Amino acid sequence: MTDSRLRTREADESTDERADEACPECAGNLVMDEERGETVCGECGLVVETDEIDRGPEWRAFDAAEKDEKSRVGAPTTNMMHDKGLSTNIDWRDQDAYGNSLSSNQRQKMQRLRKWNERFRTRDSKERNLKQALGEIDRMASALGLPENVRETASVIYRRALDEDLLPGRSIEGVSTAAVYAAARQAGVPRSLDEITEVSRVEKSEIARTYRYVIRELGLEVQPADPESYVPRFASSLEMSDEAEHRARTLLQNAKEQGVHSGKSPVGLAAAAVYAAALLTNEKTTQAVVSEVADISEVTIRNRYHELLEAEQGLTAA
DNA sequence: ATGGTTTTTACTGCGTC
DNA sequence: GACGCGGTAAAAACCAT
Repeated sequence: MTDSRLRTREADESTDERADEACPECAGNLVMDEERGETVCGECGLVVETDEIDRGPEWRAFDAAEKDEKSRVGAPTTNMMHDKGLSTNIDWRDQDAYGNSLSSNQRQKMQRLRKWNERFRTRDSKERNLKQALGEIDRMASALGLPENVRETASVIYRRALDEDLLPGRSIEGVSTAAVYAAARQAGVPRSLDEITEVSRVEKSEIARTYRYVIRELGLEVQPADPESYVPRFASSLEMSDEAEHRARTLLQNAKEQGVHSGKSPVGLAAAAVYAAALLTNEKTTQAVVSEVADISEVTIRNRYHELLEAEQGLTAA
């Protein structure tokens, strides 16, 4: 039963070769920062490109036939694939395909096979579970524009949760979501709990609860999200200049050194920094639009950005 | 459950285009 | 007059205890 639609991914489609370009700012070498999903200048730290997102298939099809032709169904074989769909069922009746009963010899053989198949099958219930979870993870990750490696990480987290029997009493969706949340943070491309909630089928409170649980049980170390890691995303949806974006980062670094930020929401800080940077570089933005893209209230932006500017002042004075 | 902290909501006043 | 911004008070959400 070979399915003609099953093809392996074609080897080596357009590998990402950008390493040799030079920084527009200072002509230094560009470096891929895998962790953040960014291309950064090695010299001045300027972020040239951020957050590559999954735009779906690289091919286009103009009619159904062509689509069949070009479509490579299924994920590439990685952590993200559960079992390739190769499971077996053995009938319980001691009969052959024609309904004749089997010899005792045959019967014993079938008995043994059933036993083993059953063993595999208990594993299968897990696999089934996994399959669904991986689907969810993939869906959410791509809705959030998270890079491949985050999905991988999320998958791994989910597998571990499954292996450690953390699932009973918790929904597959909940744990998948928590895995995505954790993975994104670990990878340095965090999404806020609100953003996560947007694409999940589960409520925020449950996500938070499950997340904490999973983190604790798995002994995962996830440090609080760095405000800076939100900057590129906000900056690009606001179409800010690279200069302003860089400014926002330095603002945050100063604030960090002065310890202004503990206890405050990283997203709020990032949003405020972005807004402040726009002000400092004379780029037109309003608190309203920043608050929109960052999903943070204007009030919070106001409060934070005052603090940021103060911190900046304090630093130059000292 | 409770209390403290942060964020949000809603509203008001001020200056400018 | 609408818009952007600043401030405030009270509510809601969050967190640790």
